[in-house]
Amino acid sequence: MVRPTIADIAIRAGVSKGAVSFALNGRPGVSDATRERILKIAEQMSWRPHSAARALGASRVDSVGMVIARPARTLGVEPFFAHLLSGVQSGLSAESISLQLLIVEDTATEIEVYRRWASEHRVDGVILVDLTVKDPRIDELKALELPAVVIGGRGGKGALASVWADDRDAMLSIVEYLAALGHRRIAHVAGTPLFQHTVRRIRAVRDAAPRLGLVDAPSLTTDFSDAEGAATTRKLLSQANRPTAIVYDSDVMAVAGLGVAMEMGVSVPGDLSIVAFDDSILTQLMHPALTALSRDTFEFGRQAAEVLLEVIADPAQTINRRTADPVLTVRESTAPPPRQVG
Amino acid sequence: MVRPTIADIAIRAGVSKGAVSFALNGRPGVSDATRERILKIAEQMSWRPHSAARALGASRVDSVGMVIARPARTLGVEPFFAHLLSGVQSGLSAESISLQLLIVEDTATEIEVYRRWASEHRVDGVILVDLTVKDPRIDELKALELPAVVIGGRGGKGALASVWADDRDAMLSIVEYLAALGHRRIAHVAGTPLFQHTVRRIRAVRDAAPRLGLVDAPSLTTDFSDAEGAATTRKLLSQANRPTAIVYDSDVMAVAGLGVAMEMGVSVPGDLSIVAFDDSILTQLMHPALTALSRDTFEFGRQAAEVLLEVIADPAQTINRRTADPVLTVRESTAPPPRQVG
DNA sequence: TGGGTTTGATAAACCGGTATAGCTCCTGCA
DNA sequence: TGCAGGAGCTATACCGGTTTATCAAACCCA
Repeated sequence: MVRPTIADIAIRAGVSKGAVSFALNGRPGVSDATRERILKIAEQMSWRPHSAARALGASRVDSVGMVIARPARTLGVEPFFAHLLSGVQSGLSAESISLQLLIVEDTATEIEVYRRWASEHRVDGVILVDLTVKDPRIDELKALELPAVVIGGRGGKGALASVWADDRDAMLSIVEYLAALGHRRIAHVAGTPLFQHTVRRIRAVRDAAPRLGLVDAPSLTTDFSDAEGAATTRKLLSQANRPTAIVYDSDVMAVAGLGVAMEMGVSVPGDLSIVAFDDSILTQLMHPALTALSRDTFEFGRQAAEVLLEVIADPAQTINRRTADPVLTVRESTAPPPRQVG
Repeated sequence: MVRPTIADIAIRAGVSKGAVSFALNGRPGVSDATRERILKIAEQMSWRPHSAARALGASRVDSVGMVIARPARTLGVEPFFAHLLSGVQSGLSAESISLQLLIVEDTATEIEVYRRWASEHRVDGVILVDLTVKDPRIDELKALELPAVVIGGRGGKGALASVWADDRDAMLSIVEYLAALGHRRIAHVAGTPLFQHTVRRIRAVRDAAPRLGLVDAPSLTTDFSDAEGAATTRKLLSQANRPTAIVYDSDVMAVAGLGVAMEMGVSVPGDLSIVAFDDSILTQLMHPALTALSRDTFEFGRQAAEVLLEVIADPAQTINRRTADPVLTVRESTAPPPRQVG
C-alpha cells in the first residue's frame, strides 16, 4: 500500500469515510471508542492528509505567503530577513502551516504575485514587509480579499492588521543617549523616504533636536546601500562643522560609514561616535564593535504569523499588535565628543 | 461571478468541461477553432486554475521545497542563500512553480519535513544544500521517492541528481595564486569537516602543498562561526612560525580573521595575506577589501531549479551538471609575503 | 459504396478529502 | 405506550480540475 487514504482506513475500521473524517478532525459525530480505534489505525498506516484534497474540500490551503521585493543583491547581507523568516515559521509550525517565500525585484511584480496567489488559491493569507508611504499593496490586497498582516507599519483605521515596534521611541532613545554623552552635532544617515519607518525615524530626530539642544541634526536619505552610506558619510565628514556622531539606519551602512571614517583618519569613537539602527553579527565583527539598536526580529516574525492566523480565522477583525521595544546595545563605537568642538 | 471555474467557461463556450480542460492545457482533443474560442473566453473571464483542484487531479502540485538546516543565527549574514534563493526562483518561475522554504535547526528536523511533505503531497521535489559526508538525507529521499537535486555535491553512481562547482579547482587556484606571490606558509581556516565541500577543499590544499613547495599548509576546521574563525586566527598568528597567508572558508570568518590581525598588530597585506573562499558585500566593505573567490550563486540556484524540473519530469534519469567555475577576485588583502620570513 | 480510421467532442469516473442530509437505535419523559 | 430528541453512523453530494471510455461524424481509400 503506497499512501493510505481515508477510504483505506474506513475499510480497515469497518466504518464509513465520513466517520473517519470526523474522527481525524476531532469533531463530533463518532463515539469515543470508535474515534480511538480509527486514530490508532490511521497511526498504524501512517496516514497523512493529502494537502490538495483537503484544500479542495475545505477551501483553505494551510499555507501562507510572503513576498520580499528587493533586489537580491541588497538582500541577505542583513540577517534581518533570515531571523524574521525563522520567527514566522516558528509561529506557523504550531498549526503546521507552510510558508511560500518569493523574492522579486519590485512592487509591481509583488502585486502580480498576490493576484496569482489569490486566483489560484495558493495561500490563505500573506505577510507584508517594507511598508511604504501610500502603499499600493494595501488596496490591492483588500480588493483581492486576501487576509494580510503588515510588519512594521501600524495602520490607521480601515487598514490591514499589523505588528509593529515603535521606531519613534527607538530613535529617540538613540538620540537621547548621544545627547547625554554630550553630542550636539548629530547626523542621521537614513534609508529611503519611501518607507514609512524611515519617515518616522526622520521625524523623531527632527522633533527631538530642539528639546535636546542639538545644534544641527540633519537626516540624509539614501537607498540603504553601502555605497550611498559611504558617500553620505564622506560628505558629512568633509563639512566644516562636521558631526560628532552619526546614526545609520542599517548595520550595513554603519559599517560602510566606519570604513570611510577610518579612511579619512577620523577616529572612532574618539572623533566620531557611530550608532547602527539595527544589530547583527556585522556590527560585532567590526573594530571597534558598533553600538547598535537590537530588535527581537525573531519574535517579530513569530507574532506576525500569530496575528495572520487570527486574521485568517476571522477576517472581519483588525489586529494591531505592538511588540517589545528595541533596546540599545552600547559597544565601543560611542563615546563623548572630542573637546575641541568646532 | 467570483472566480470562474472551467465549468463556467464550458457553459459560456457551449462545450463540455473536458473540452475546456483539453484546450487550456494545449493537448489534442479539440479543433483549433474551438481551442481558440475557449482560450479567449477563459482570458475574458480571467480564469486561473485552482491549484488544489489541479493538484488533486493531476497529482502534481507545481511546487518544490527547500529546507535549510542551520541555526537562524548563523544564517543571513551570508548573501549566499539570498542569491541562491533568487536563482532557484528564477529557474522555477518560467514554469510558474512555487517554492516552499523552511529554515530548521538540524538535519533530523529536516528529514521530518521531507517525510511530511511527501506524505501530504505538498511538493513535487526538493533541493538539498550543505551536503555532508555520508549524508542521511540521500537514503531518506530515495525511500520517499521524492525527486531531488543536490546543490554542491557531485554524487557518485546511484546518487541523486546534482549541480556542482569544482571546489577542488577553486581551492587550487587560490593556493597557486598565493604561492606565485611567494607565500610558503599558507594556512587554511576551514569549515566543518562534516560538509563534503570542506573535505574537498582540505584535500586540495594538502595535495597541492608538495608541488608548490609549501613549508607548512595546515587546514584547521571550525564550525563556520565568526567566533571560531577569530579564535583559530589568533592561534595561528601566535605561533612561532606564523603563516604569511590565510585562506578562510567563508567571508564571515575572513572578516573575523582580519579583525584579529588588526588587533594583534599584524598588518594586512604587509605581514599577512587574507583570502576568503566566498565573496559578498562583506568582503568589499572591509579595509583593506578582501581578495575573495566569487561564485555565481544566482546561476547556481537557477540551474538547480532547472535540473530539478527535469528530474521531476522523468525521475528515472540522474543528472549531474557542472556549473561555471568560480573566479578569484583580487583586492587589497593579498600581497607578496614580508622579506624577513621566519 | 462500404468498412476502417481519424477527428472532435461528450459524459462520467476519478483524485482524496469535507459537509450534509438522513437513517437507525437508544434514551427519557409524559 | 408513544413519541421527541439526540447520539452515532452511513450514504452521498461536492470541491474544480484531469482523464478515460465512448460515440458520432467526417474522411480515406480500395
